[in-house]
Amino acid sequence: MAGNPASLPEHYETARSKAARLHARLREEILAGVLRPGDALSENLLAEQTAISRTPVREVLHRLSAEGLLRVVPQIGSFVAPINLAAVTDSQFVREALECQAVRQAAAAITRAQASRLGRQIEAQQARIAAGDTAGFFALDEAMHRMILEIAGRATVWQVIAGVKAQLDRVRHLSLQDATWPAMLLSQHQEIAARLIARDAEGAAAAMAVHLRTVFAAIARIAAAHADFFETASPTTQETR
Amino acid sequence: MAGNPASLPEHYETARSKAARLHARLREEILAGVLRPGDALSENLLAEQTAISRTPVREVLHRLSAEGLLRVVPQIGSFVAPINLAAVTDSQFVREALECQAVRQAAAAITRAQASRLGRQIEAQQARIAAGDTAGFFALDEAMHRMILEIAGRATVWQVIAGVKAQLDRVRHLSLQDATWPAMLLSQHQEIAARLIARDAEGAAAAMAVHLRTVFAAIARIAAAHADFFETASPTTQETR
DNA sequence: GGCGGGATACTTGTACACAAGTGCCCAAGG
DNA sequence: CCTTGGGCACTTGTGTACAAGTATCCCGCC
Repeated sequence: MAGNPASLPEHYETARSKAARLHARLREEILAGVLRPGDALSENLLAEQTAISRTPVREVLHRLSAEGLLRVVPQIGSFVAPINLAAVTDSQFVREALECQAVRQAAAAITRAQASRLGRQIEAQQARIAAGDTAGFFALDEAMHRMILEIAGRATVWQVIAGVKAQLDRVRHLSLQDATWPAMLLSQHQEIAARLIARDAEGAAAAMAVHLRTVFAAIARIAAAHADFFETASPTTQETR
Repeated sequence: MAGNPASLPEHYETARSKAARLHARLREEILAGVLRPGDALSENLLAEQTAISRTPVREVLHRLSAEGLLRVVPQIGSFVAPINLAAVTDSQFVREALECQAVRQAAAAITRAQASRLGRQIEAQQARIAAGDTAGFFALDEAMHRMILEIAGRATVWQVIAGVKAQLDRVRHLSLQDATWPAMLLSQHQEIAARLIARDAEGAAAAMAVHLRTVFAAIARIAAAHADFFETASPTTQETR
């Protein structure tokens, strides 16, 4: 389906999907730190590289700008946004408030079928850790948090969380070295799931808070170690206009 | 060359600011119900009316689309988005979770100066109601909620709330008839402020929950009365514009 | 050698022409 | 009268040329 050998008369794959791929790629690279804060992106250059015209490229860059990952300065250029520590802290606040409340409602609403699905989800996480598949574990991590929202009947709220989560993920990607980290997260996930299945709303919320704050503490630690990645809103003569 | 025979200096800044004004106007009209769900907007027509070209107009429409107020259908047209009741409910959830948590933190952090500012804010609301200035009251309403976030040290979280609030405001604007409504909201605001100033975190959170749920109950009532404004999840349609 | 000013090579912003696709409308034929 | 097919007018999407602005670098001047 996707892999047309390029010689077919049907027009190429709709320039629009190319733009979507470009957006996904840039977002990924910014989150992963391949593109570092301050790096410049040129509309012309990207258009040339992707073989699409400036117009769709512009829309991609503006969208990234709206997501807080890019700064478009009118007649100067487009630059990967610095990581704003205040934005990271506020993202953490939003995530915690939303997910704790969601897990409370989930505890009240969870069905037997959902409980067993959640159990299997935890087992899958365990398997990924055993296999040393860190990336796979983090994918399941995100899936579990989404599942809790779904159980609470608030699936679409994930869009809001995803929006603020980008800032958190940028920091998280700065360090994936610690091999014991996923195991600790898993044990916290198990605690959340156990409280949830026991329909212990406040216990589940407390466990979620502990979980998210653990993640945030790590972020703060990372921030200190990678100060150059962060925006200094500090008193020094930083003329950010 | 052939494009602009008279390169008049009249160009000014108008291009960009005109687009900003267009965005504000359309947003306002959609929220206020002047533009009703399903109404079509044409890029060409808007460009002609505003005397700017399609490119900035396009960006405005896409931005409105990202805000969930417009639907751009590729080769068909752009239409004012229907009010999705699920989206409204989820917006309510987000607001309640964020503002209740914020008011908890605010209760722990409020200073004497902030407490007196809050008291004056309440008095201002009272004055607007006494003057029969409903619009002014709602402006102060929003300002008070923002002030609580500020006291909690989470001022930038307002951006998230503002994003979801649009859906709620669309419904709220459907009915402003009930003259006793602002007075009830004021009394709830007074309760929140009292608990806040007393540093009663849980009491403040509970009062905030009561407040927001009162608003939401009204929204549900309005929804039933204006079913034609809402999106019907049913497959059959509609049309007849 | 130090300094200042202007050409220049970029950047994003804007305008416009054209491409691709959809739905309506009307006319022709059964 | 009903059905059906094609023309047409309209939509948004895309490509491209040009406008406006900024930073840099080099050359002339002091």
